[in-house]
Amino acid sequence: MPRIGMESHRRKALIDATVETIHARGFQDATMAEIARRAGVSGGLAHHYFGSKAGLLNATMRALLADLSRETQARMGRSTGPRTRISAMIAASFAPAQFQPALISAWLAFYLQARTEPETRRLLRIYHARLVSNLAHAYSALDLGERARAAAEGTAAMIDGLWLQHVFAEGPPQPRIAIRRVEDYVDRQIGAPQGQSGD
Amino acid sequence: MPRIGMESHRRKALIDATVETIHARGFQDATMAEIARRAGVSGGLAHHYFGSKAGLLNATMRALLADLSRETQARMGRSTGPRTRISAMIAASFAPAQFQPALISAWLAFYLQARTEPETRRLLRIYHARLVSNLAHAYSALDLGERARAAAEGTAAMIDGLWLQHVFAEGPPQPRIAIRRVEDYVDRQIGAPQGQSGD
Amino acid sequence: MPRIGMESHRRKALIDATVETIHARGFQDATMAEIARRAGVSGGLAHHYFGSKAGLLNATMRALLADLSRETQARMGRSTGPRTRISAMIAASFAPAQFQPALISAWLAFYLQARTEPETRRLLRIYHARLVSNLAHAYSALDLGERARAAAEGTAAMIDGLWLQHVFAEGPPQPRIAIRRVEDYVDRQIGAPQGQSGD
Amino acid sequence: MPRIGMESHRRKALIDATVETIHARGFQDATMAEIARRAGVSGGLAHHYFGSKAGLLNATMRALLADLSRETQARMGRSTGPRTRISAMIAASFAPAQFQPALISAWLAFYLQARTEPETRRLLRIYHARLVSNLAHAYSALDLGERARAAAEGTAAMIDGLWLQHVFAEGPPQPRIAIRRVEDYVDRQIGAPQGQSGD
DNA sequence: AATGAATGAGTTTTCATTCAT
DNA sequence: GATGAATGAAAACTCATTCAT
Repeated sequence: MPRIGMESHRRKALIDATVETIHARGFQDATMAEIARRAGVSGGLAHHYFGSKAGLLNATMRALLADLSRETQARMGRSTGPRTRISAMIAASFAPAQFQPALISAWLAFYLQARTEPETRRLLRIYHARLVSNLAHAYSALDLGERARAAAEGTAAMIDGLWLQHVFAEGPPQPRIAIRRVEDYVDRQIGAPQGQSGD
Repeated sequence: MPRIGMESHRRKALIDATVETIHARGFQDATMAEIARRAGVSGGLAHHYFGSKAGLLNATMRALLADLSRETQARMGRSTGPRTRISAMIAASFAPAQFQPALISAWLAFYLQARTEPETRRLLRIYHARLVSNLAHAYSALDLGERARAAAEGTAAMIDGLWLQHVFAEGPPQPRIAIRRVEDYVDRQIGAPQGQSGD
Repeated sequence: MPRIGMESHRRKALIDATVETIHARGFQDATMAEIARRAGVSGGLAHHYFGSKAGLLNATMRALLADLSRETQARMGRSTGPRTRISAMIAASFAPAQFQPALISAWLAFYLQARTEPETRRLLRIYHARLVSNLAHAYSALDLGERARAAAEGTAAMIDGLWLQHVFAEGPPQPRIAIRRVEDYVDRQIGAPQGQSGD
Repeated sequence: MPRIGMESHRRKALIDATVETIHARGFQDATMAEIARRAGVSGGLAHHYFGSKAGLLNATMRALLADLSRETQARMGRSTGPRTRISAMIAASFAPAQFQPALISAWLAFYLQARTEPETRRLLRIYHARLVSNLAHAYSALDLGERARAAAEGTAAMIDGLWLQHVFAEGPPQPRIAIRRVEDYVDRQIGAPQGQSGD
């Protein structure tokens, strides 16, 4: 039953349902019908809004990127120096809103899709390049000189790797441990004394 | 025209074709028909050998794991001490036979599948646990004490993260750079002087 | 914002848009949404006015028939004898207002629909019967006797055939040539000397 | 149940079923499912053979054109002079195998489709051009001089028009009457005495 | 009166799987 | 053992129609 002003609400519901469905059923079995059902709308509406399944998946990935960027920007804005900026970027990646099973599934699906869909690749590449660039700037400000870029790429790899491991981790995500691992990496890169580094 | 001894040859061809197809068309669009076509056999034969698409995918993942395990065992067998054993494990992950675009696609696909298919998850988890365990043993032998396990997990994360980044890397894989990144991580964990660490 | 007197204006716009859309997109792909868009009204309004798509198509065909009848009546009213009445009927069929690409498409679509929709068939049959009857009367007045009806049907066939050929004619319709062909036919039926009959 | 060597048989069955279905249900409602059902095959097979609905419709039109060409060639081959060649072409158009309600529906559908599908238009245009060309040659041989082409186009229009009228004719097609009408046209073009020309 | 959001039935299309050969 | 023709269930997608606003 049509109500006006619902469009953005429905769009968001469909995008959320897409993430949920990928998580619950797997990327292969995430059908439009199931996504629509979870969003509480008809199957036709998803097409009406997003044109096709590919369109919905694309919009979902953009939403994921936007959420993560927002989280990162917010935390970077509150940081006071290069070292805390690095921590802000790390913390954003493992923030409770980001580091969740359903999102891990969805991110992974989009990484996979990036191999064959140029637009998906482009968007992920841009995000990754920006993250590395921000990290490299911070490392430069911490006097890593020409090693700054290598440290930035290593940090990004560490973040990605810890995400990936949660694909088959048992139990809920452990952001504390993940953050500790990356912070340890950073400390060693900049020659700072490490905190407690066991688990 | 059936020939004796063709079965294992065809099985291998189908498994290779599965990896190629996932890479070329994406996991979603890797159909049995396309896989069979690439393997040069009929669609029916794939079912005859593997029972179902799931069976073929499963066999493919097992083959991937077996190849990587074999590579790792071979290199570890030639190593002479804990530090070189760590390097052997790293080198195996980025060996030319392993670190290839098509394999990256396939691994990623199986990681994704692991979220919803228990058997896939079980196999990946076993492999990962063994890698971390091997790394932890080596770190223990290098006197990292209770930090050994954290270092081992960090090393594994670093390897995974660098694999993952090649999803949207431009150009062919750069195993040299990836290995250097992980070796740098190891050196800093064990307090050894680093090699040249820029790119 | 509803205005008095808009209804007939909108109805006409929708009927015109129906013809345009059939021409531009084909009968199969002439959707209500597209028709409404071209008419500059909402999709709902088309239903409000015409009840259903079938209703709109029906109204469109009736409008086409009415236009052609009006054109024919007007020209027949100005004619002064049986021979000029025949020419009036021919000229009406190829009048600039009738003999246009979009109308050719629409007529053809309705002929096709006539095969399965009785009401459409009924209306077309009535029009055709009246045309043949009028032609036959004129031929009788020209002393064709029992051949009058055959000549009338031949004339109608000639008109229809020349319309049909414009389906795949290149360039804009050529009413002059079409008229000359039919007039030549008439002249030969009544035994009159022919005009210049090449192109 | 698969049997080898059935492909051409099934293809023909599907093409025949397409014509039947267009006739019985109308072009709009000729669904793949219905066509397949009439052909006695599964819905998937039609796609397997023809790729898409458009592909099947295209193949059907080509088959219609091929049948008509074959009929025309056969009759022209048996003709003994220009006048009988013209009669052969006319007779072919109204041969019992061609001039049937279901075929009339299908031809009409393809004429309509020609307006928006270039390939369909191309094929119909070629056929029409060849018919007119053949007729013009015969008229030239009958000494019509520069009027030959006009007579040829008129003859083709007459044939098309008589086909079209059978869209809403009551009862079965009357090839005898149609042929008589066109023959009368031809006789008058070449100045021959007419046969009995009433109905 | 008029809109356009929303529906859902119906359509094309895909594809793993089966099975006669 | 091996093929590939054939199936049919399930998917994406379309679109006439409805209805709250």
